Parts: sequence; structure tokens; C-alpha cells
Amino acid sequence: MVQDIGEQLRAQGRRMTPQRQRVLDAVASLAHATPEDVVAAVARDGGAPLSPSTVYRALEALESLGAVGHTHLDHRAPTYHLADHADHVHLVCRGCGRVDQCERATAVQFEAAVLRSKGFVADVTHMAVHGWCSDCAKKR
Amino acid sequence: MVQDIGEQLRAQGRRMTPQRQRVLDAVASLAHATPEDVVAAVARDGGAPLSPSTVYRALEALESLGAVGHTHLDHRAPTYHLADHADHVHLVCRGCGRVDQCERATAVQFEAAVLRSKGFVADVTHMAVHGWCSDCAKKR
DNA sequence: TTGAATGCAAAAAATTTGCATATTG
DNA sequence: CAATATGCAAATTTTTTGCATTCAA
Repeated sequence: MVQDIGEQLRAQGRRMTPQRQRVLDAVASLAHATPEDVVAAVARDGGAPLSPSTVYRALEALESLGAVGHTHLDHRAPTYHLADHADHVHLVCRGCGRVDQCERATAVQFEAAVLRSKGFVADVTHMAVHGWCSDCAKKR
Repeated sequence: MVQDIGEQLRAQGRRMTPQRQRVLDAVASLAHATPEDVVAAVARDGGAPLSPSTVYRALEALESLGAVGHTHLDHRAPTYHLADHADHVHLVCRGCGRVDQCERATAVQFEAAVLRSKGFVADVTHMAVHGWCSDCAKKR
């Protein structure tokens, strides 16, 4: 998977570079990382720091390949993850800020209902669901 | 409803001002407005333009009262609406960008499932669901 | 070799903040 | 009159862009 991304890039006349590999590795190890997180992570991986623009462009390139995807946990920061780590819905607590997740399967009925009533093919994983986790819900 | 917001503000030692009223009116008439939209709308309502910071602060004040709420349709812009216009889920098309909506009721099973499995009290109206509208889905 | 990718610095875009002044209650 | 709200300008924060240089293929 991760190793043939270089070939996919080359197949499109694009290139695999050490920078892109480091960005990909950072996304893989962080699971949910903002561009800023990735910049910080690669700065810690032993190599020279990457400029933010390189990280933004690398994420864009990797996303256009389908190697990574992003989810919006809140308004201020897309978080990137490997494409194969995308099959869940994020639950962001308004109280404590914790991010939990649930199986995408939990939402299949909703997806089906939206498809039936609106013809809309929903991707419930792209933006997080906000609300109150069980602990915070109790306190209210 | 809208008219006793002044009293609610005063009850908290805060104030109702012409600026806040104009912001509230703009939110009411636009239905889904970004702060930028509100700035533009009040500039057209006959009065003097409001400075962006006044609009941001007015929206914050009105939201803290529960008079307005906001939804994230995409990553770059919260959209404000009257609190009583909040009961639907937004569906944003990745193809054409159109924003549709469906009844919150469509998601009750999902909300129930998340509550059951995670104890999480979900507010499905806060962030939009992305996907493909029927027209764009056909084209793929 | 040659065009895509990088790095830097400057530009944008979107909020936020400090502070003097104006206004509400 | 006292404290809150406004307006402006400057500061932040986050992301994008131009361009000369480097490097993958």
C-alpha cells in the first residue's frame, strides 16, 4: 500500500521525494494530524525541518492520490489520516474536547435514509459530529 | 422571541445596541450567513457599515444568549442562523457545492445508536455532512 | 536533461486584540 | 455616571503563492 505510492506518483508524471515520504510517515504514525502537527512531527524525525508550504503541498499530493484523506474535527484544522484509516465517524465532545469514534456502520441507516429521501450520497466520515461525551453529559 | 433578546442581554448586565439589532436582523434574513456575509448585509441595510470586529463580537454575544447558533458547512466559514432555524442537517455537495438539508429526524436512529454504544449525545446539526448530491452522483 | 518539487519570503485571508471614544442603562 | 460596546488599527494565525534553486527520473 504505502510503498507503491511512489509508483502511483510516477505514473502521473509526478515524483516521490524524501519529503513526501516523511510527511506520509508522519501522517501514518500520528493517525490524526493537522498540517501543523505534521510540520512538528517531521521536525522531530531526525531530518531537517520541512517548510510549511512543502507539507501543505505534500498533503495535497498524497490526498489527490487517495493515499491520505482528511476530516474536520472542528472549524480550525483539517486532520489528515491514511486513507485506510478512514472508516469511522468522529465524535468531538464540546465539554472536554475529547475525540472518540464509532464505526461507520453506526450510520448506515442514516446514510440510507438520506439517499432515499434526497438522493444524497453521504460521507459521514468527512466532518465530525459534535456533542457531549457520556462523562460531560452527566455533568449537565 | 427576537424582541426580548434585549431584555436577556440587560438581565446579564449587557446591552442591546443598534449594531447588534442589525446583525440579528441580517442573520434572520440571510438564514445561513458567514460573518463576512453579515458584514456585507449590514452594509446594505441603510445604516453605516459595521466594523468586522463589531460583527464578530455581536455574533458571539447573540450566540452566548442562545439567540443564534452556527453550523460549519465547510472548513473555512461558520454560518450563523437563528436558533429556531437549527433543526436540520446540512448536506454539502462536493461536486457542485450546493447545500441541501434534511430533517433532523432522519438522523434519530444514528443519534440513538451513538448514545447506546458510546453514551455520546450527538448534535448532528452542528457540522454538515459532505457527499454527492443526486445530480453529481449520477455523473460519476 | 528537464520539468516537478522544495524552500524561502512575501502575500492573502480570516480573526482577534488593544485601546481611546462613544453609548447604554 | 459607570461600565459596556464600538471602531480602528495593529497583531495573530493559517494557508497560499511567486520564484530561484535543487533534484528525481
